[in-house]
Amino acid sequence: MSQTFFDPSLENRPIRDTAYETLKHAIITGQIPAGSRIVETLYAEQLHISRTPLREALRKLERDGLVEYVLHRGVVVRAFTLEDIDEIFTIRNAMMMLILPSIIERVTDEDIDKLNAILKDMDVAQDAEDAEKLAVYNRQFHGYIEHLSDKRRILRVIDSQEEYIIRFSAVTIASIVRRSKAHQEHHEMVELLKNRDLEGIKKLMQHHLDESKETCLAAVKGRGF
Amino acid sequence: MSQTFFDPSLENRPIRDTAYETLKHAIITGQIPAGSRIVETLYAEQLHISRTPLREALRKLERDGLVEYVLHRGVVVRAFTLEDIDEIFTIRNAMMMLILPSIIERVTDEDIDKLNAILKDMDVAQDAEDAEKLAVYNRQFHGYIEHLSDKRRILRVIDSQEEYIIRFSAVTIASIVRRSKAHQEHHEMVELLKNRDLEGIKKLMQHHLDESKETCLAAVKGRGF
DNA sequence: GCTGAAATTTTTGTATACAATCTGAATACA
DNA sequence: TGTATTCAGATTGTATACAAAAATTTCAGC
Repeated sequence: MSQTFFDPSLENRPIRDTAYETLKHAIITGQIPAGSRIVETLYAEQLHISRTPLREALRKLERDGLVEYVLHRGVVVRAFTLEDIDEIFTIRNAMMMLILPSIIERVTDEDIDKLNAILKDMDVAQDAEDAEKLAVYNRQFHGYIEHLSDKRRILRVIDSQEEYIIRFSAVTIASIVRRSKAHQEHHEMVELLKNRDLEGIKKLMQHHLDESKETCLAAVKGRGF
Repeated sequence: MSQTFFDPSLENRPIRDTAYETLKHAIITGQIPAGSRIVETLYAEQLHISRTPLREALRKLERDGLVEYVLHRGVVVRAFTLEDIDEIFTIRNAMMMLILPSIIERVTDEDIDKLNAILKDMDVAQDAEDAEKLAVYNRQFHGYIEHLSDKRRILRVIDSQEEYIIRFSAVTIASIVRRSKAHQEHHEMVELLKNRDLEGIKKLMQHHLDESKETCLAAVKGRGF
């Protein structure tokens, strides 16, 4: 966090937004651990901005549920329990099931090509057992599929939950490589999308997401998150 | 809006929070219509506060999705399309189905009594065809049931969607009274809760929520919202 | 009267100043 | 020693001042 410098003057948008994203990233990646108190003057100095835009960024984080506000004590980074993680996946997975019809309806052949390209990258990462890269491609793959849907509000909910999921990816990363069955399922998904097989993809996606939820929960439980 | 006065000094919490709630209420009830531009100096003056807390309130509304921010142009109250309304109900209804098991698990006999009390009020309102009151009790009834669940994050999603639903209640209020079948269903719901009949309430709730969604969509479509 | 550039006004973006409140340590007292 | 109490420092809450950008108006030139 303290080493993360950014030059607000280079960006053509409010400092509060860059501050918001910087803080959000730092919280999600755990650079600012849960329970930390965010003292305004301290962070404003570190980010080389005044308290005003920082405070506006904090208000946004507050509504995101990433930090908690206490009267006259400022904001504190919120902690996650196993129940939280369970609910986050439950919400994400249910929302995903809701948009599958619109995805099948809107997917084009170009989209299939793009997905196959991502799959190729994933193949390499899987063979190399490069968990870090695989996690990135995994998000890219699922993100691409999700955003084939035109359900803006549902996507908004999915995206907001996925922000949290990224928080645990550091813990689950190792498990992902081991679960090579998941990798196989990604290939099957693209095949089902290509055939516009709604029932098939419903069944596979449900299973795939349930497994990823269990994998994460097990990993978090094991490591004592 | 302009007549809504509040004395910040009487409250023991930040002005920004009262401002946030005042604005939120005004937007939800349509006092500030969709498309309106919220000019900071104007609203700050009307609320008798400075721009600083007002801006923090706007950042919260931004994350709520109630207003939209445009670079150097400030915030504009967002409009709702039929697709938006469809998605809002879809999300709410799906989340509701997810928490039914925990509701059945946690409901006590005292809760049943409380729900029956609300039902009695609803009976009166229904007979008097008092749509306004019925809408209030309806929210109270469903709100009580929902919050029997201990799934905090899912409830958070439900609550956020229901804030939007209130926006359309002015349009749908008339239809509610007419749909006296819904009133009957509320009574059945309490009976099923009393018997801890999960499958029964799943089926009824699904039907009930689907109907209310269709009722709202039809009303909004008819009136050209 | 129309066009377009410059000036003015409006409005947002950010920084700073000051007030209110809380925290914690030092001190007084039982 | 233990417990209030008070006071200083730290931190948040709000207001104001100023900078930057956009919108609007004015007015010269045609």
